[in-house]
This record gives sequence, C-alpha cells and structure tokens, in this order.
Amino acid sequence: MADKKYLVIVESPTKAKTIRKFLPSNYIVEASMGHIRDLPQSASDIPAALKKEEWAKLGVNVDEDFDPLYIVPKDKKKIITDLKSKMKDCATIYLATDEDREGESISWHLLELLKPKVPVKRMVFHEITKTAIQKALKETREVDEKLVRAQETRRILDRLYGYTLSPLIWKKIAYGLSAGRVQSTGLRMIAERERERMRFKRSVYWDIKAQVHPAADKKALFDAKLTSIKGGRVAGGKDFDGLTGKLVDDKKVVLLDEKKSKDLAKNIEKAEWKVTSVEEKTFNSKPAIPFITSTLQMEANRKLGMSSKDTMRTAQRLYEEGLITYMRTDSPNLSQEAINAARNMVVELYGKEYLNPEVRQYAAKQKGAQEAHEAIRPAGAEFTHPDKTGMSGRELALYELIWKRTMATQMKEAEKASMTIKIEAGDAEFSASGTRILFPGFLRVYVEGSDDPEAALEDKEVILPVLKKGDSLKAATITPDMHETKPPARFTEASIVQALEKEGVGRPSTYASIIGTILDRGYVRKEGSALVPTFTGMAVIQLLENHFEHLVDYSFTSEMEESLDKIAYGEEDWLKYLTKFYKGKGGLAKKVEEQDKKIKPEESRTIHIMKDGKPMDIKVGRFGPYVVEKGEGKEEVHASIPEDIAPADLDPEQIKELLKNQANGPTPIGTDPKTKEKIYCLVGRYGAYFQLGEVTEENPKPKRASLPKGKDPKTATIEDAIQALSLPRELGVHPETKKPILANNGRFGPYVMHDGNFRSLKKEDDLFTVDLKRAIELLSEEKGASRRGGKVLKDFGLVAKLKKKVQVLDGKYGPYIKVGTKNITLPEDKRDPKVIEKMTEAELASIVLAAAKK
DNA sequence: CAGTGAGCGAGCTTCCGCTTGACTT
Repeated sequence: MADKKYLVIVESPTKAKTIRKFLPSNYIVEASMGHIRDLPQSASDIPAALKKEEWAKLGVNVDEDFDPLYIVPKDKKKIITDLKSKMKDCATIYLATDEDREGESISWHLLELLKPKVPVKRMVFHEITKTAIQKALKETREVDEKLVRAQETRRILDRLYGYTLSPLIWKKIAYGLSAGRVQSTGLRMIAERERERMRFKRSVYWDIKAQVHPAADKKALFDAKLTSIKGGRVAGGKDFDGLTGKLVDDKKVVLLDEKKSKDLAKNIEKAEWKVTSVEEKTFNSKPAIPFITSTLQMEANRKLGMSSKDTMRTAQRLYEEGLITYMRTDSPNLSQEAINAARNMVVELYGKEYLNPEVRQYAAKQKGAQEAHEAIRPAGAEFTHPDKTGMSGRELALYELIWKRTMATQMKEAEKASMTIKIEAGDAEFSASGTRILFPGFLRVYVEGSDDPEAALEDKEVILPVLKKGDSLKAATITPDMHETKPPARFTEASIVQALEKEGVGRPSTYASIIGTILDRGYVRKEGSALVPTFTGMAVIQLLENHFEHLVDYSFTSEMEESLDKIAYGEEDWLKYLTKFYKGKGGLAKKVEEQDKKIKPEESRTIHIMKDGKPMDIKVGRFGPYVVEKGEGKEEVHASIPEDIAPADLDPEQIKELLKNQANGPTPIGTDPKTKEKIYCLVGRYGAYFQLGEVTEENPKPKRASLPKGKDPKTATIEDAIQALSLPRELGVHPETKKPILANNGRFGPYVMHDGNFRSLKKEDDLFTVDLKRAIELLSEEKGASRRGGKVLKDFGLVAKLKKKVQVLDGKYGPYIKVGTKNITLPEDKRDPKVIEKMTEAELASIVLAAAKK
C-alpha cells in the first residue's frame, strides 16, 4: 500500500517544510496559513440576507445561544479550495496544528469546512524531530471540542466587548475610535503611569561625592559617597514620598540642602580620612532564561534599539532562513536537542570549565499552559555560529542576541565579589563599593540589558585598592552634589509588552500590533522611545474607567482565562459564561444601554486632571485638545494645546500664557506681501479658515477663506493662505451675458459661478487652473447632472392619503420614494423596476406609513 | 469660535489572534 496518500495540515508553510523532511513522500504536508474562518471583519462580509438582523453587525447571534457567523476571508478561499482538491486522493487526513486553544480551533474549522469523507486524525507534537513526529502519527486523537469551545468563547467575548463599547465611544468622544479587552488595558497602564507622573512632587536633596586615594598611593583613586553625618543617615531619593514630595520619615535621616552640603564639604577638607571597615562578600549570578516573544522584543529594544514590529519582522526572516526556532512563543522550554547543541558549543568555544555541570531546563510559568512551542533559540541540533550565518546588519545582530542568550543558559554561574569600604572624615562617614568578577561564567557571552542605565553599570567591574581598617586616606576632590527625585518613567514599547504579559493580556502573535493599534487610534504617541498618552487617549480611558470599571480592571483577562481553562476542562459551561457576561442585569448589553443615556458627550470629552493640587480641565475637540476659561461676565476663551505636550507636562503657567495669547488675539502665520497685513489661520464653527488682517472698527469683516479640503490647519503655510485668500478668481466674462465668471472654494468644495448660477468642480478640475472654457462647459451642464440620482421612475403626483406629492426616484443607493422633502428607501422586495411600474397608490401609502412608524 | 451656494435616502467605522505573500514606495 505504498501508493496510498495522506494529507497533513499544519498552520505555517515553514512548519510544513520541516515536517515534510521527516515523513515519507506519500505524505502531503500543507499549510492553512493560520485561522481560516472568522467572524465577519467588516459589514461587506455579511451576507445580504442576514444584514437586516439586529445582531448582524456583531456577527454573533446573541439571541440564539451566541451562534457565531463564520466567514472565510477572501485570502483564505483559495487555500480551502486547494486543500479540498488535495484531500480527494488521500486515505487519511492529519490535522497537525498547534496544541493550544487557537491551534485546536484551526483544526476544528478545517474539519467543518473540508467535511472530509475519509478518516480524520488529530495529531500533536511539541518538537519537530523525526522520532517525535513518527510517534505523533501513531498516537493520534480526536479534535478536542471543549478546547474549541473555549477558543470560540474567547473570540465571541472579544467581539462583544469591542463592538459594543466602540460605538459608544464614537458617540461620546469621537468617530472611529475603539475599545478592546487588550488595547484598553494597555492604554490604561500608560494613562495610569501618566497620572502618577502628574501627581508626582519633585524633591531636591544634596550629598557629597569625593575622590579618595590611599595616603601612600596617589594613583589609586576611587569614588566615595557621603552616607551619614554624626551617625545620622543622609537622605537619598528613596527617602522621599513621590506623592507629597516630603521625607517619609524625617526623624531617621538628615536632609542636606545646598548650604549645608557646601559647609560640610569645607569642614571635612581638613579632616583626617580613615578606613573604618572593609567588607568583602562573594556571590553568584545566574544567566537569564531563554527568549520568548516578549523578552526578545524587550532585549532587542534595549540593546539594538529595535521596535517590537522590527524585531518580529527580522525574527521572521531568521526563522525562514532556518536559523532560529519559531518566534511567536510564550514557552521558555528548551528541547533536549537544543540543550545538547548549546552544551556542545559551549565546550567547543569556551572549554569545559565554562559548562554548567547541571543541565538547566525551563518551564512555562503560566499554570495550565500547553507547551505548544519551545523557546526562541538557534535552530537545529547544531547551532550556527553567528559568523557563519551569512547574515549582516540587524539580522545578524538579532541572531547573535538569540545565540548568546541560549548559549548562556548552559554556562556556569558568574562568580563576583563585592567590596564595601567605610570611611570616616570628621563627623561624616563615606562609603565606597566595588565589584570584581572572580569567574565570568556566562558573562563571557551574555549580559542582560536593563531599562535603567544606572543598573546596567552594576555589571561593570569597579576595582577598589587593597585597604584595611585604620588605613589613612586623602581626598583629592570633594564635591557637593545636587540630586532630584524622578517621577516613574513612561512605558516604552518593550516595557508595556512586559507589563501586559505579566497580567496575561495579549498573545505573542499580537504584542507588536497592540502598540500599533493604540498609536493608530491616536491614544498614544511616541516621544523617542517613550509612549506618551494623548488627551484623546486619556478621555477614552476615563470614560471606560468611570462607566465600565470591571472591563478595564487589570485582572479581567486573567479571570477570563481562568474561566476559559475551566471550559476547556469541562468544569464550566461556555453558554452560561457568555450569557452572564453579555445578558441580564449586570450584562454588557444592558450596561452599555444604561450608560449611553447617562454619559454626556460634553463631560466625556473633558479630562479632569490635578496639577499641583489644583484641578484643571482639558477638553478634546475636533481640532485637538484645548482649555476653556470662563472669564467673569466675559466671553469664554478657548486655547488649543500644542499636540506635543504630554498630559503630565502641562504647566499651569503655560496654560495661562496660552489663554492670554488667545484672549489678546491669535499669532499670525505670516504677512501678505501685497497689503502688508497679517494673515491668520483660525478655527471657526465650520472648520479652519484664513483671515487677512484683524477685525477692527473700520474693518469689521476682514477677508476670509476656508482652508482647501484635506489641509491640516497645523501644517498650513503662508503660501496656502495667500492662494486661498486670492479667491474668488475671475476667469473672464461670459461671451453671452458679459457677466464675470468666478471660481471659488465653498462649503461643498470648489465651484464656478456665473450670474447666480453655481456648479461644483469635478474631480479632474483644479480650482487654481480651471479656465474660462471649462467653466462655461460646466455651467452649460444640467444642474446636478453629475449625480446619478434624481431620475424619476414613477410620478404619483399628489397622493390624497398622504397629502403630499410623491415620486419614486432612482438614486445613488437605488430606487427611493420622495414624499414632499422626505426620502424613504424602498424595501428589499419592492426594488425591482417592474414592481415599481405596477405599484399602486395604496401600496405606496402603506410603505410610507410603515417607514414613518420606524 | 466666520460666511459662501444644494440635497441625499443609507451604511460605514470597531474587537483579538492565527498566519504569509502580494502589493506599493
């Protein structure tokens, strides 16, 4: 039976390629390219017959046990057809997707879509080696329906969460925004950090730095720091409370200011400096655990300055080249093959003394997590040395990082010695510390990076001279030193991924895109590598926190995961879980409905922040954030806040300045070369406009012009303004009437006008180049001829029952009824031209009345 | 928060998590 064929389906082409090597040639291995079916992505994916259903937009029939509507996306249709045709000659089908929730779901969807008539077996393996795969072929099982339901529950919950909250945000804050279980959690972390920075009170403290050396050896200089005075410890950054800016316990410590530290520095100049104690301790440090997606992104960011997206793209290349294992994983597990490869290479390159006597193994930290993947490491049973990869640039750098980290895991611990020397100088006590590396161990290849540059220095050696108690010292320099406490640092791409991962939010495949989403929505912007929330972001998270606190609780996802695990084990019912989440008194549907009534858009666009103990309100509007000042009896003054100001960096003085400038009139963007008058770019009720000169007694109506469509008021230049203000443009006179023809920019875009007649310019016309000939041509066209609509299909005249003139017209969206000035779309079954032809007045009236009821 | 002329009914936007390769610049 050697000619029998078998079909094996995995998710990725690379995995397919690898497996193929371990199977006989009558096994066809194909890839599904990830998920092959999903809820509809946009309204255009929803079949016309279902569009009318109330639940259609959700893609989940919430009234029929949350029945999901699954669609095969366009780019996956070909894959399914291919798989179907390949399946035909096969005796058995093996579904070999990952053994986790999503992988099991892919297998189930394949089963549902392919409907194979031959036996289908679910095959799973955790390591791509010949033995593992052949074992897996023999030990197959059925698709685990419970695990599939757990995935489906997760999918439906995320859809309901996102698709009910997002529309509420459109209504209350701004169109096109979004909320989601993952993105909103990320946004909340970033916003919370910003609030900590807002509340933070800076404190200043002083200490003294000295360079000292043994009395007999001028060259052996080392740094020492003041630690206490008359037995009282000198206050450092950690002694201050960030919220109050005050010392946590002022009885315990001595706070130095500028004067005190300078006085002290002078006093101890002539004092006798003497070693009072020398202490040495040895300690070992362990290598970092193997890379998983989140830690790889973090390290590549710290050490190579790569963004999460760059890292993933580069890793993908390395993966495709066969240099590393799969880059989307949450398991730090190393296979036996990897451990052997690393250990052999350590011995080969560094010698036996660098090899850790015991094998270091690593397990996933999450409970109940199936280990579908292993850590990110150099691929194969023999690692490729970085010099032999043929790679260069960022690819090489990233590979080297992965290689080193993996090598380090099997190397000996580093042995270090730390030395602390205490020094007495009059009333003051100084301290110096040093570190020596006794045996580098894994440090030969790898030092883990840090977000804190000061901490990174700890890995450096600081060698102190050999000293003993009672030795006499000399101070070469004594420098009073000012310090200030720092607010908690903003998140970076790397640290937010780490923080999300710690809460179990998001997956390796999505870490990079989470940041993309909140950047795209304009919730966060990047300032260098720091993620800074915008005022829009602050407004959105404020709304969610105030009205849907439970949903943006950091533990929401982990609680969900717990339930999903129970669903997968058969300990919890998925329908009950979703019903509780969405329906009933405390359910999401009801909650959104209630809050919709409660939330005032004006209020939700106002961000309340505290600055130096004083409340400050910032509003977000169509043209960005602004502040409002209500003067007594005077008009409200609005002032825009520059976009690059972070919420925590708002300075009340600066706000005052902005408001003052706004009250005194705006800043011109330039001067008109002809009239020498100043030109302004202002924002009015109908959008942004240019203004030539100021409003004065003599000139109450200065010349104004709208910005051309699509022009951003922030980037508008003086040239744009001069051109816009040059309008209307006279094209010439009409040959018949001798009246002028003008071109201008209006409410509905550019147009030409002659003798009270207006025509819009077409797409191909340009306001500043359109000529007389073209204008006459446009003006000669029937008004509204450019529109497809307006054609009368049937004229009923005055309909007695409705007391209005009624027509059936053919428009942009198909036939519709025009009742007086109101328009009604014809129902689905009445849109046929023949049906319209035969339509009676009574029939028409009933359609109109039915529509009026709605 | 200003001034400059029509009519157009309706649907659209949004979530999270799997995965490439085909597009363009």
